[in-house]
Amino acid sequence: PSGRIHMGHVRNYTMGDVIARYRRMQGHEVLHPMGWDAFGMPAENAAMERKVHPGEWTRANIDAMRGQLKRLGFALDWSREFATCDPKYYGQEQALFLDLFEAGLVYRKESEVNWDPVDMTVLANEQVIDGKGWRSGAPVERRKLSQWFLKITDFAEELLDGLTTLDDWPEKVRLMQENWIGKSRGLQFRFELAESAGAIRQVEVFTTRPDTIFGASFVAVAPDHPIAAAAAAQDTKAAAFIAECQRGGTSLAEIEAQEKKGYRTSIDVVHPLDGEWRLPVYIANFVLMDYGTGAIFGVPGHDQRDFEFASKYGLPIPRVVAAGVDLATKPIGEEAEKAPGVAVNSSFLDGMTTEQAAAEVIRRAEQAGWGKGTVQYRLRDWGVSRQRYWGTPIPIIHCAKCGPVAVPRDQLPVVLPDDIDFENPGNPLDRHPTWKQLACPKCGGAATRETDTLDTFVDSSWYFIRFASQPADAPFDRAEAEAWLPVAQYIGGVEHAILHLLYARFWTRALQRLGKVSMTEPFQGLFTQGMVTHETYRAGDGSWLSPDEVRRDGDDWVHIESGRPVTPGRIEKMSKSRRNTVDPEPILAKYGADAVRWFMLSDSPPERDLEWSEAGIEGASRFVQRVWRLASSGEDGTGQDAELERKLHRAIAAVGEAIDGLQFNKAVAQLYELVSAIEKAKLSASRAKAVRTLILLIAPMAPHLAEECWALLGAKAMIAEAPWPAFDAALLVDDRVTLAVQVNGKLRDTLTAPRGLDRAAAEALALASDKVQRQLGGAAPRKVIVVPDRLVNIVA
RNA sequence: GCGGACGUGGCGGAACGGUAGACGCUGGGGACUUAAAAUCCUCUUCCCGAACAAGGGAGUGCGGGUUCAAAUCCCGCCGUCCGCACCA
Repeated sequence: PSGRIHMGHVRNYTMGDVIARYRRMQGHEVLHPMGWDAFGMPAENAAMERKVHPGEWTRANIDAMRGQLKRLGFALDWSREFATCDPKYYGQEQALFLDLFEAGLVYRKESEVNWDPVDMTVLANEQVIDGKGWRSGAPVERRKLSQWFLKITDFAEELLDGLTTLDDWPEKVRLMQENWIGKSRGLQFRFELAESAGAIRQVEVFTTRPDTIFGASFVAVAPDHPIAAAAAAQDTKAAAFIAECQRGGTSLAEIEAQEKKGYRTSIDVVHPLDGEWRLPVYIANFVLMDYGTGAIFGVPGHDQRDFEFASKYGLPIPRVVAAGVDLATKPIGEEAEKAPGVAVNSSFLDGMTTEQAAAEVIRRAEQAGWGKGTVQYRLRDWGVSRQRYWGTPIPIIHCAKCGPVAVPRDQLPVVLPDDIDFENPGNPLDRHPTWKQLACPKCGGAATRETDTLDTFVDSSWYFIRFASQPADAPFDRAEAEAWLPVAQYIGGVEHAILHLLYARFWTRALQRLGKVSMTEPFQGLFTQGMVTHETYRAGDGSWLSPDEVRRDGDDWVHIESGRPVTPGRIEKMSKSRRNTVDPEPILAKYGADAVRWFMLSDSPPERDLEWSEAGIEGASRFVQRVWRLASSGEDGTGQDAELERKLHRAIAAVGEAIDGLQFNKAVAQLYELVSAIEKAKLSASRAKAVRTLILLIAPMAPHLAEECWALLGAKAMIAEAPWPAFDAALLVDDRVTLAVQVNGKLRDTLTAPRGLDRAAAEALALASDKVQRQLGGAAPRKVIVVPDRLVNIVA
């Protein structure tokens, strides 16, 4: 709850509202809820800037936004509204967290974070700008903190498999999740150290290319690998290298930008397939401790990163894969050759394909016991600790004697203290004089509360269950929740494709594993809507100008106030930084909710971006007026208008089909056509019926207009309660059809013919056309293709 | 680098392999009006046809292919956008 809705909200919720209202008219039971993802940093930042309590700020925003949503006429079940910052919600979340904790799905681990030494807080990667804290400007440090993790990796395979069941999800999102989980198969194996380093005798590595094992020319370990520590213990230069690697932020972009560097330790390892063969061990800044085993063996000939490393440090670059055995002696050129081929220079593997060789190496490794075929995932466990005040307190107590202890259930919720200050840097919970002090529930000794709060993604990982069922004394009632769930249709931006949607899927599966729910997937249908965009404008000095500060002057744009020229820029997502936002509030005041809703649904397909335009909203407003004029004219008539009735029934069918497929822009186009047809039709009973039906058809999209017209037309009940109109399939077809007549596939004529004309008759009719005869020039056609009631193609 | 999507008039976009450009916006012309706004009618892919019309040609990023018929299917390019990225 930022305080004001933006056009993206309007578009998102308008789509959902159309579906909710449409399904309801069709007789479905519909649950269409709304609530507030209310914890998080914006509230804390506001608290620091404006000296208000985050809760106060949040509740005021919620009130303002609720009012705006109501003005838009969304058919929401406000009786189920809640905010995640309410202890009634986060207390139940704490209960679920403890369920996971007790099931062994939560653990504590040292982990590196971006630490702002001035604000004394952890920064998200996005808050580290050029290696400096976004608020303090201080150089960011990497710091190890003990943090809570959820074992999402336990579910990696399930989460991957489950994607195949999500038929009503965009392919793109499933792919993104698949890549994020990042499954790869390979060989995990050990190198024996030539001489043990401290207590360490082996180094474990993982590879997806076991077939290249004879191409190894070095082994590299992460700077935080135990071997690196062992080397550093006896070698100050190694220690210095490790320290250098650990300076700077942890953000991926920063790591990416770093030069690949290595340090040659005094350690060597023995090749598992040749006891005489020694490989040097490096500490390398590009090896990641938390992927695979934190150590690799380098094959420079067939991996580009290894190639660069080997080139830099003068290591051999042997060829062990070639397009053919006869190319075995050809040296590796300017870059590594990644493509599969045939194993060469590889002892017993020579001549095998990449695939065969890999299988053979795994077989031998398993047989001899120095390695085994394994699967690795890119997915990491989910770190949920945040050193922040405005979040769900993690319901754990730290006792020197008993370790981390769950808060007893009867002491939930662990409520955030209100008397906090943001005057000083750091986490106010941690600084609070009394909040964290308490007795250990196990031993009664002095203990302290966990002062970290949960990532707000935890709050959004189960809210849909709480919408379906919200008892006072439990997170949810299973039967009640399952009556509604899984969510039939979820609508959101593609920015949630990975994190939120993956976390919610994980949370649901975790609850299922604990026997709390039977569903495996939370969201059956997913739709990712496009953004609302607007042109951007810049003044001569490069500063951004908002749309209401500029005006069009012929082909140019000028700054209204100064009259100076303005450069229009790209059409981009509405954002405060580009100043190209359009506030829905004044638009609503000027045009009304229905025009805004109508515009949101018109023109652009919902999955694509929608460019906000004054002309567009004007057009939508005109449509609202047109419908109103039709309904309020008081015109009535007698007699049938068969043609209008056919059009009407076709429109009913087409609008329904379009909404079913979430193709709102097509539904809108159909309704425009219907309105035009009604306007042009002479007065008749059919026309009066068509107006009534039109109102029903627009009701999900323009509910205020529809209700008003409905009442005007004499209805006693609300149109929201009326049934969706049915269509007569017999009226969908005309008894006369237009036949396209082609010669050699090119359109030459169109003919009107009775429906159901047989092939011979259609052919004869087509051949009788002057235009066809002119094209044929007297020659007989070689072939004639007839598609009944559609077209005749004459091949000359 | 890897993965994906998209490319159609002045613009947003329609089009079960079968009449490309529905519908909307913009723009032109006209009606109504003293005038304007609103509204209504009408035209609006490009080129040739001096103008009207008949008529003809080209055309869905580019180049090929399959087919009686391709915006749509296949192959190869080009461009734009998005996601991921030292993942071993």
